Amino acid sequence: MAGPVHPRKRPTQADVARLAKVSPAVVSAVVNGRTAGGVRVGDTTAARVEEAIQQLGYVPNIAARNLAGGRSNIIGLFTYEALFPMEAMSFYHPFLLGVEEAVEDLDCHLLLFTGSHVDGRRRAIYKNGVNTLQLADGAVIVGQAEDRAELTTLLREGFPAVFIGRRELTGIEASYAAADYSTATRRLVERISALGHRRIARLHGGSGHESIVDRDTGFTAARTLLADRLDAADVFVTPNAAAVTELVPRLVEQGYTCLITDDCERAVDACAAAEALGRSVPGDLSVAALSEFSFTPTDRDFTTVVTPGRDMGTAAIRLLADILDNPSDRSPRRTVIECGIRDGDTLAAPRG
Amino acid sequence: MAGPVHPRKRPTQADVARLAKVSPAVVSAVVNGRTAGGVRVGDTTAARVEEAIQQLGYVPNIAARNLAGGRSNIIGLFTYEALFPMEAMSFYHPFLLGVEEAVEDLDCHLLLFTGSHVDGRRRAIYKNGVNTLQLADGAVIVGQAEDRAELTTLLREGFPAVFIGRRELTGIEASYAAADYSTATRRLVERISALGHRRIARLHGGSGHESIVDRDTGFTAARTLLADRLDAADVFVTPNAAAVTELVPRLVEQGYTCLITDDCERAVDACAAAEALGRSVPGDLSVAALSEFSFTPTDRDFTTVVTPGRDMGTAAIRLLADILDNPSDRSPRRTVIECGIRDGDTLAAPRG
DNA sequence: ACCCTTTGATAAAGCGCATCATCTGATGGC
DNA sequence: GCCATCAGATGATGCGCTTTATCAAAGGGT
Repeated sequence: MAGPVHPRKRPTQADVARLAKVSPAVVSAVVNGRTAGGVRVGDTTAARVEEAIQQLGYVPNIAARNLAGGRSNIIGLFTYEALFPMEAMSFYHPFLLGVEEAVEDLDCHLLLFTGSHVDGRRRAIYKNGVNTLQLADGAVIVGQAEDRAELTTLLREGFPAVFIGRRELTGIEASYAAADYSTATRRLVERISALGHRRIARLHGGSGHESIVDRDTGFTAARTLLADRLDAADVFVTPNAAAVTELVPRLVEQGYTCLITDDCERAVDACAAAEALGRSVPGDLSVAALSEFSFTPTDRDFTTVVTPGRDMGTAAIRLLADILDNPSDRSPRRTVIECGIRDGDTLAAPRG
Repeated sequence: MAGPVHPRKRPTQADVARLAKVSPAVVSAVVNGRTAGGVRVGDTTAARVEEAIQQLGYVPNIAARNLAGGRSNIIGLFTYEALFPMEAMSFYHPFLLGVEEAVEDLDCHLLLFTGSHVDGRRRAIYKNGVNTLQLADGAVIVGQAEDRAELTTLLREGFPAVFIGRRELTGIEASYAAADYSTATRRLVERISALGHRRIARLHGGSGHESIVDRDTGFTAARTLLADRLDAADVFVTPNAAAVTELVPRLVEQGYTCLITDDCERAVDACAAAEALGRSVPGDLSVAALSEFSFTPTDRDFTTVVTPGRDMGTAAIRLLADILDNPSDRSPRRTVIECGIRDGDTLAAPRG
């Protein structure tokens, strides 16, 4: 019953063919669903081949299969940073959840590109000018820190890649599964306005990333739409905690009743600054964040925009699958997914 | 400056060779650091080749390289359950952290085997009797729910695999990176004894898993070592919350002052049962757990044995790397790693 | 001058697979 | 009963690379 112990070498198609007394082409056809490659196989022969495969424990060699032009059923996931450190996980986890799910549905495996360092500790797609992602049929790319030039090259090459999050690269149209931060931001501002706030300040981290630009768009749209119900809806650039700490007192003095930050980190800073002035949140000042993300655990339950991470993950894989199934269609695949808004306890009607 | 968009076909080594007027072997040598593969290349020729590579934007094809070379530099990670659901993450995360780190050091990639379902939703290594893990050079296997028969077959086959956690399979010696639960358990009991406890009860979940057997060993060792300082150190089987709830009152009545559970889940149950009797933890009764793991977040800060998950992960990968580098050595590789003990607030000296 | 070593380079043999062009019988239409 | 058809199978070819065996030419010692 026990097969050979420690086979020196993995069995090949040829071995199977020999055992089943058929040609290698037949084995190939059986493995890839019969009739593949224009070769037909009868039921009895197929059974005999399956049997031989069973007996030898044959498994197709990915490299060979790839080389010969077939697919490997491996989908890659690339991130410029390590995936599993605690701080990273809090960001990546929802995406991973969705990706794993979708990849599982496709009956594919997931390849994490961990060993793609170029010299220092930084990951890179191209190593010695070699596109390491080629190991997979295609790849999903997620994360914030990134090398745009490299990504542009990747797409130029025609490599099947889908981003999680919107990306605009110069000279080439990228495929992505993105969150609709624009609409979410607008809705959040509308909600704030509906509560009675007339002076709103947006504390902008200063990033030019697409996900932030989308929020900018939404904020601007809201300001236009609500022009007659708002006395002020201004944007202030606060790249760090210090900037927030310094700015908040002035805003309070100028009568702003609600602050909107990019993320919970800055929201925490804003609350701290407010409380340092003896103002309570949300009693005297409301605070909301345009992202639920936070590197460090926060004690407050902020009202935030919620990124549909899991859905973005599954959507990205689906887009990638579509690209792989229809390689002749070179057009970019895009999905934009609605965001939620989580009602925390940092948003209330303004005093008086 | 912009390269060709969507090149129909990527340039090959042969193309470069033609342009540089050298043989393909020389190109290969230049790409892999000269003198690779026993082929030497002069400085001027090398320069000419580099130039041609640049000009064509040549990038080696990994599939072909792997096919020719043998190893794929892909290390597999297999789990019988999905990796990223919230509950699973709390268990897998530390291991993943270590694995990613070590794989990164090896300059390998990590392949997550997700699409290996046999019929229902359950994952399996063998699909149609075929070992799907062979896509990778070797694999690390982690998790609790498992198919021992399948694992035995896997090792019999000689597939390079390392377990995270001790495994004893019939008829074959497995490689693993394990935690030293035995010593940790003994130390925990010693600490409890040192606090003055003389009647200790171990609430045993009834599992026969190696990790639990190791704890059994440690508990027994402690009982022997501390025979004269202990009036009782007994084991009670409590497979579920109900069993705990029912048992605890009797134990309290019989004068046990410290309960040791397998995990935090049961520890929570024990606390609840004690408090239902009007006893406080740790005032009237001490509680400790032999694993920090808990599916659900606990409010108490239990004193527990801490599994060195990250270290086990890196150790497992190192062992695997050793197997891959020395395939002729068929002996099992094993690493046993010391556990920590986390001091929570559920353990105190017994009253009076 | 001779042989031996070293340097620089080449041609060719696979690696394991998918696929294309053929080939062989059996079937079927009429 | 004969040719067209097609299911079923084969062999060869090539994907792009690494590596081995081989070889030409250039020193270098005696």
